[in-house]
Amino acid sequence: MPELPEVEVVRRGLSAHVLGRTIEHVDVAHGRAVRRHVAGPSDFADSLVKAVFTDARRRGKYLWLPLDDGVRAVVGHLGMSGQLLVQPAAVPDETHLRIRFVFADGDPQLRFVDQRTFGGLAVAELGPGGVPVPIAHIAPDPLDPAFDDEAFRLALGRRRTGVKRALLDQSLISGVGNIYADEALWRAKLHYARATETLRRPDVARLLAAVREVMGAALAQGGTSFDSLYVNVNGESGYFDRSLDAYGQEGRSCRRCGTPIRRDPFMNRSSYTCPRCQPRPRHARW
DNA sequence: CGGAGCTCCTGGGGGC
DNA sequence: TGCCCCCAGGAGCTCC
Repeated sequence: MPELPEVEVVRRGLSAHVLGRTIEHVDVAHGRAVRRHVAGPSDFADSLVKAVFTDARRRGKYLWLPLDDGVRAVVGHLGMSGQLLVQPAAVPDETHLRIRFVFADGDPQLRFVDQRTFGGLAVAELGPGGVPVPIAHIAPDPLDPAFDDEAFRLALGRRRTGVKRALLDQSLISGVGNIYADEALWRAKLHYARATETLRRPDVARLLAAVREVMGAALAQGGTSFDSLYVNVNGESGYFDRSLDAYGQEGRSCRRCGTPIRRDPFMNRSSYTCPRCQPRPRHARW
């Protein structure tokens, strides 16, 4: 569930609470949470002792905390249910606590909690632009000044797929997941199965504007939450879910035209559309 | 190599 | 009440 706005909320929290602090030790309670750290759980923990987090960065749904050696970072992805929490040591361990960072200056600890274990952390080398090597294939996100609208439009023209699949492809545009894809498509009045190569310049411009608008609005409300699995570093949920126009709104009236929102199976998940504002194209691709 | 489908995981919720 | 099954989903991987 955490998509760009939720991850950005977490990044800001980390920036406020863990920068400049020296790591005293690290506990890995569940090996799966560091499965992307190739050298293994004990190497993950050992290699971080005495290191200092110097920054908190993000690209799409990935977060990373560069270290004071200037060449490495702790890279993280929240997956479906990952949480990075700042907690005093006295707070009992969460049921799904996976990784704990204890700092030399005492409270608070940094805890990675993850029920479904799709998320995880790893130590990685930094590459060009200070981006960790393992996420070099992730495209800039639409809120990044490095995002190239025209390059994105041209890439869509070369693709032979549906526009929602393209939006979810993190190597084309990062940070968009199922929720914000449906919201942006609703705002842009595009059906998810619209073939990417048929999108005209104004369609792509409208789509990117919609993505940026909905993410900006969500960020202003602290992100989206459904079941409090997603929270900021203080354990608080955002409330953008109250503002959703399409995602999860099956049967509710479209805010623009009153037609009931429809749910379709899509990639073993769901897509929500207004059948009137977002008519299915003749030559659908998905 | 692009596109599509599979898989990892767990708790909540619906159905019987 | 209890049990079973489905569902949610990001992204790496595999297969064609």
